[in-house]
Amino acid sequence: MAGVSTATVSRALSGPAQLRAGTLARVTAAVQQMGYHPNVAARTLRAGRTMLALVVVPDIANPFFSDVLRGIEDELSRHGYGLLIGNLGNSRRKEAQMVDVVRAGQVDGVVLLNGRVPRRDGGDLAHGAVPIVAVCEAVPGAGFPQVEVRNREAAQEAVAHLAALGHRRIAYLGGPARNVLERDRQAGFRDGLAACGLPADEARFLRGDFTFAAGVAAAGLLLRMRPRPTAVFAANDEMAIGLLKTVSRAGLAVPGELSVVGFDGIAFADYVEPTLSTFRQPRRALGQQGAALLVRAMSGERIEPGAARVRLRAEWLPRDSTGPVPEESIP
Amino acid sequence: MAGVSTATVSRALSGPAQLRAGTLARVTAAVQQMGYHPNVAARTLRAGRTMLALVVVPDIANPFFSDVLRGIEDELSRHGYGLLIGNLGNSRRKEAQMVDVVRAGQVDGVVLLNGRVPRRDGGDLAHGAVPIVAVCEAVPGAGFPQVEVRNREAAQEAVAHLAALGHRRIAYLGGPARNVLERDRQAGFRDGLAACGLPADEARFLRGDFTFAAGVAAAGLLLRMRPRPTAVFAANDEMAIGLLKTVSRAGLAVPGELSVVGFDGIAFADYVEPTLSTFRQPRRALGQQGAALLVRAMSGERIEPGAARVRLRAEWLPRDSTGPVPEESIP
DNA sequence: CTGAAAGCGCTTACAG
DNA sequence: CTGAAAGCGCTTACAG
Repeated sequence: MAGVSTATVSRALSGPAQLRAGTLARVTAAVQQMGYHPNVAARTLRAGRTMLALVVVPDIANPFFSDVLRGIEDELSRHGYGLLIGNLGNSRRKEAQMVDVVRAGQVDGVVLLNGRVPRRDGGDLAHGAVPIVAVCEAVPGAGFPQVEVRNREAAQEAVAHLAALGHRRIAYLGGPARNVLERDRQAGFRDGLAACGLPADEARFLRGDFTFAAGVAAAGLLLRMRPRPTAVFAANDEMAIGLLKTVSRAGLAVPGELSVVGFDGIAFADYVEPTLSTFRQPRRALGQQGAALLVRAMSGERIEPGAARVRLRAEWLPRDSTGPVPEESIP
Repeated sequence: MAGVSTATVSRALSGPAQLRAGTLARVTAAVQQMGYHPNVAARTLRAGRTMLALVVVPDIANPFFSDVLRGIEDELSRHGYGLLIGNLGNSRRKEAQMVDVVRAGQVDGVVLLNGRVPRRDGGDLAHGAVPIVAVCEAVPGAGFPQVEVRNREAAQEAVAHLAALGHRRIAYLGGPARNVLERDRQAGFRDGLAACGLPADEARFLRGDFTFAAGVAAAGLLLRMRPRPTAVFAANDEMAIGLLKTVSRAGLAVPGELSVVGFDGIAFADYVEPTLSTFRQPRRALGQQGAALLVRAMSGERIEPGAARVRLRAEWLPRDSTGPVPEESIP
């Protein structure tokens, strides 16, 4: 239609500077008029890049990841990359599928939100040829860039805030033992106790699985502890909210008789009564910075080790679920 | 490695029944050993299908869609399809991008969660060659399959429940005037008033934008209405929760002095105090059924008009925010 | 049942 | 500055 070869059309679309103005104009007009769009599969096959990144999500139904995804999507799409979502949903089969997607050359890079490298019998995702970035949950010992929050420091800070309010018997409600976040947050909690000169009483360490139900269950145990803790730090908001609602219903005043601190800063933490004191993870920024590193790596840039470990601050959000230790419990 | 042609390898992978058992075994072994994976771009280019579906989401950070996405993902991945996420985020530019993705042959089908067909200057997404399905928000007058909840019937039911508790002054808090959900739910609300013999007093119709903040703002107006309504139906949970929290804080007893009903059944509706009576949308099922229709259409099946309009029931969840009309307000 | 060969729609060295 | 041509890695009618 423009009286030129396909090569010239291709150049008009990808490197307009190579063409004479008149030619470019004719091609552009024809492209516009006929609504021509280059076939992506052909371009991918020839160019050897898909302009797609895979994001591995542990559970797409978990609203925590919505904002992280948003940050990733923003950044990738700004650079012309699309987003392929891989939902793990706790399935081994899905994990293997992720590896296959990479091996089949379906993506140019991977963002891992699940804290581990997907495996399958014949090896793992890291042995593919594409760059990887971990976001939110770090992968211990991995050689690729990681973007997370200062979990350990924040957990230590939680103890300091509670201790400053006079609390000395502080319980801990954690996640599954092998989870990275659980490890970091529990370690930080113990740091905090030590820093404040408080003993680490193992009877006050409870284990959950990051769900609302785990918080409900932990509330039952906590109510029966003697002497009863005057504060509790939960390793995420959902458990904190489950616990808070259950102890309130049982007649315990929050924060009058028990202070509660969560972690993450999910939207609901501000809807409960009383509103939950917590640490806000900058979720969108986490996603964005992770995606930015991935874009650089996908463009062939080598990420220098110094830039490969981004650790953002979790912001302390003091709200209504924390208060001074009850009078009668002061020794 | 197996001593066969590439054609035979291709057959081993896509139609194993065509091969002699011995050949198949040799090929399979070689494939396994060398970790061979067919290049997706080449397959796509040759086969003319991408095995990918595009999901257009109005706002990926809105947790409402998480579960819907989960249902879509489940169903698509069961049939070997991947999921390309397109986040609109209220941007015109993004809408045009969606059209381009389809025109460039990047996907075999589209799920629309945003209640309208993405457009760009040179036409719209529906004029592409791929099948479309709308989920959650119907597209008025569209010729493709749609899966939604019985919004109008549920809203009518809300009025019936409130009227049965003795309420006669019921306010309505809606969304943006042109939104499909708003139209259906307001129409249902009016149906309900009529069915219960209650007048539709226009002063009791408030407008919001489906956000928590809109609920907060509406609470202020509601508190100043004379005579004050004894119940309010909000067109979604977030507005209902914003309103509920604000009137409670202002000293109004819920449900003692005001009953509140929401819509959607988001997780937080069960965390607020008092817990919110609402209608639960079967979000995962909506996603799943929409995806199932799309899979059929992508396989070339014609969806008969009868199956093209799926309308699921929204389940009434009576909780603690609704109660009998206050004594003194009975005429 | 298997192989040789064409061709999907691009991009990009290589010429001119 | 532009065109002719090769080739990306598959799949699939067409032979045999």
